[in-house]
Amino acid sequence: MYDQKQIEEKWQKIWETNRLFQQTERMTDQSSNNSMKKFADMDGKEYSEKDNIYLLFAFAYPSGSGLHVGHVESKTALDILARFYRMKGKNVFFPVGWDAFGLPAENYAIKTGVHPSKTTVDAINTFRRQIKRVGISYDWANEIATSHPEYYKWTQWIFLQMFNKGLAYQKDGKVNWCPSCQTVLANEQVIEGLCERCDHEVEQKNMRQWYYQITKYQDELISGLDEVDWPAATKAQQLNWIGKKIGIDISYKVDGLERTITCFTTRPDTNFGATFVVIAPEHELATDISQGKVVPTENAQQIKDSVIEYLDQASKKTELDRQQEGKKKSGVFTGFYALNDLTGKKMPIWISDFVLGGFGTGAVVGVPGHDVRDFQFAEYVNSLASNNELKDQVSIETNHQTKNQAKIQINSQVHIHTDKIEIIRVVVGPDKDDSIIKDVTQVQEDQGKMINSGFLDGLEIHEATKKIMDYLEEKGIGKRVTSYRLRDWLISRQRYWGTPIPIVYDPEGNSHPIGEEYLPWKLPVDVDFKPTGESPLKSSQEFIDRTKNFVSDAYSELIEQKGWDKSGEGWRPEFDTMDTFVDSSWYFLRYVDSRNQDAFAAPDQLDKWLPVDLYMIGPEHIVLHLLYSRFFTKFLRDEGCLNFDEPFLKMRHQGMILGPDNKKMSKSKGNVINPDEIIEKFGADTLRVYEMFMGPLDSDKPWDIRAVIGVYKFLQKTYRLVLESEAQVVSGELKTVIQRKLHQAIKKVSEDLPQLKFNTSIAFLMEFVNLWQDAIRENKVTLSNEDKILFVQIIAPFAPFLADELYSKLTNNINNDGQYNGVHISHWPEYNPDLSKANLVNIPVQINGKLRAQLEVSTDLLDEEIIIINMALGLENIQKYLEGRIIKKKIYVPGKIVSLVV
RNA sequence: GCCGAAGUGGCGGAAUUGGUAUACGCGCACGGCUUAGAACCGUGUGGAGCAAUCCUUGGAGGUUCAAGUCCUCUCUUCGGCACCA
Repeated sequence: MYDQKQIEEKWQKIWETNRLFQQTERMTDQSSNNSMKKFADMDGKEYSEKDNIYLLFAFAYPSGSGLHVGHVESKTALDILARFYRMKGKNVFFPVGWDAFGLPAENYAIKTGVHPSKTTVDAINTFRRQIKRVGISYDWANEIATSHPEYYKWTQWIFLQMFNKGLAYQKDGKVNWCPSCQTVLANEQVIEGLCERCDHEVEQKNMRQWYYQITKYQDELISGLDEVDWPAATKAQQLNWIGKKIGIDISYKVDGLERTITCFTTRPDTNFGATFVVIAPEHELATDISQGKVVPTENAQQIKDSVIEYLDQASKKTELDRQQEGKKKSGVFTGFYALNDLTGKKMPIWISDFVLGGFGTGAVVGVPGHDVRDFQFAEYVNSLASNNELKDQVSIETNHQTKNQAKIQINSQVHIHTDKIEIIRVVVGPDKDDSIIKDVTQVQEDQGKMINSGFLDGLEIHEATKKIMDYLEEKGIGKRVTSYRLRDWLISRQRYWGTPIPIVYDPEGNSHPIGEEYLPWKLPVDVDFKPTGESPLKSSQEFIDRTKNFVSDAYSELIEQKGWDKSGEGWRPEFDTMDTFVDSSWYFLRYVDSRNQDAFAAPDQLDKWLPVDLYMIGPEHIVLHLLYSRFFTKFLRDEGCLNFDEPFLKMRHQGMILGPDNKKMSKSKGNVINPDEIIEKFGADTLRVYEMFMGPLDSDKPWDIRAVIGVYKFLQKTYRLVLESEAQVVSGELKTVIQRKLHQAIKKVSEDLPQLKFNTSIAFLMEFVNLWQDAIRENKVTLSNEDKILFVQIIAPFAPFLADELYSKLTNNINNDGQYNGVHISHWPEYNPDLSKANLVNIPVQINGKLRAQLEVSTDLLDEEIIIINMALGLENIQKYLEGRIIKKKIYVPGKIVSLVV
């Protein structure tokens, strides 16, 4: 009887005591480098197959809730590959580790007082136990955790290298600030204006922060994507995030001032239709007006007042306010005009927050006829202008309620001398509409031909773009530029549970690095977790004392020179810690040499395993992780530490496992499937095989408990057929039928696994078992022991516990001596092409594309076109259809089909 | 709005990459074993029709001897980005 519980406990123990999958440990003395075997495929094209395979599973945060069925899916998929490749004789590196720093443990500490290090260790222990139970063959000898000083020592080391090269730097900047979590948030952590974790409204705050200069690599981060085999969507997201745009900076003279205003545009072709300029509230001109540094000739005081008020309102706006306003436009007139050289027109300069300070030049030229936003802004201005005709003062009420309190109203804007904005059509689109643009639906952006545009008239817009760029550059008023959406990476966090930034500040506030020899710069333990708006690290006395000791040693010369207190008084450590994305941007490098004390990893180990051959990671929230990991890789390559450009050669995503109700699993919906319960009832092998059988790895699929039972029955049947059937061993014709199916199964599984087609592999294994069962029932015959072993070997990656049990019984190799000699270190079987080939095949016969008959042919005849066609013509059913008709065409595709046209 | 992925039985899905559509599993129906039950065994199961046969891969066209697969248009669903000039 199949007693999965007993079997699984037994083999888990045996694998563990034999340290079976700790490949790197076993291989240290014979470390070959990343050697390639050369093969030639059928076209004679050479390809290489690596001997060393690095399978990487997404770094996971050890959350308190433990393993869920989604983890099991992706871990099992990689585990199957790991076991398969090991049996194929490859060296497989399949490590595991923990992205252990992060907010949840700290938030929990704030709530309960339990130290994050304790919470983290507990959670890791739970995960470890569960993972082992599922039979994931991780290399536990190289387990890492980012919160371990021997790990973050190197996170800090990388920071210092960045610092030395000027790629880690400080600057002031507006940051997303969550008042509830008391921390700066990355843009990605702001969801619809609210904090990702606590749903509190996010504010903008000006702070001095540490940045990594990822923008240095922006072009290579684009071009590198050509080298990797990743899902199209994931590549597209990378490109989207970097947001490279080619355009032109056009400088317009400001009437009456000795300065120009530069606007970035990708559509200079429409510049004959430009009738205004809009600058961001952060723009220099806006600041200068508000400070009285430049003064318009008319209505100076009113304009200054209204600009000050507008800038004030804009700076107070939260992300949420912007969301709620939607795309409604607002703005103030500066009193200044820019001169359009093409048309000679005076273009009023406005300030509006729909223009972003951080993109392009922070100023745009408004072409209301051919840009929807510009059109909307023109409508807004023109409505003001109409009101102005009635009275000088208008009041705009932006009546929006925010979650907590703020009811911001813009009441008293002064608009003096507001001209109407002219809307000029310069493009006629495919709809041939050349009328005056009065409605937003007429705003044609994409395609068409130029009109009202002087020397551009008649040109198609893309030609016009090129021509005008040339023209503007020639005249010296334009310069082709490339603009990026990507910003430098803000890495500091006002948080406790993260990697300390290895920096101290002298009494004058200048920053100084903590030298490599002083690393790890440890995270203090004696901190107060109560959120105060300041980093919890400030509450550590040990941290302050340590800093003094450090500087009086490391910076004694400087202290001497400046005449500062020798005890280090007046110095302070950097209290911010690093974004956890920093920790996870290089973990795959540490894995390969995880206990190295002298380097983040030794060159020969890096060379042996990297880059990663297959990265399995969910499709969600990975844009930045991938961008940052690629950035680190390129930086460390430039530092001479790595000799490759892209860290992850191939990447695949697992889909989401949905609840039985076809909805995303969540506690509140009560549709969460707990893997422990499934293992308890049916065993880990059933859980594994079921999850692999559900469907393609990368698609979302709902849980179906009845199908789990189906898989359980399949494994049960397998056990019975291998060990308990009393049938005779076959010979003769029947033997060849079963054997053929067996060898077809070997072929099928061997071909499907590298493509990650686990579901079809399992389906074929089921077909085989069904056929085998029929043979036993109907003819009382079964497979030989040798053939049974072959079958057990090919199910071993899927159901490793069951397979080891069956294998040990079949080989009589119960390891009493403690030495493991089981199926997982046996050699993957080769299929025998002669045995897998049928001697008779069915060739379908079509007439006019419709299936009319089947022709049974001996395999030997498959290449004999004339014989086969004649045989087909001779079939009774075919004769019937051909009666009285002339055959126009006869087609035979060898081994596939006969097609007749009448 | 932009980018990306995907639409096949009652359900999850398969289809050698242009060659027998619906493999495998679930469910369902009927029969068997059993005092009974089903996580047991057997048979059947895309739709219409007594049948021959006809229809069927979101929809409409097209290419081809042959289309789930290729091309054009279109609809729907899901995911990401979004006032980025």
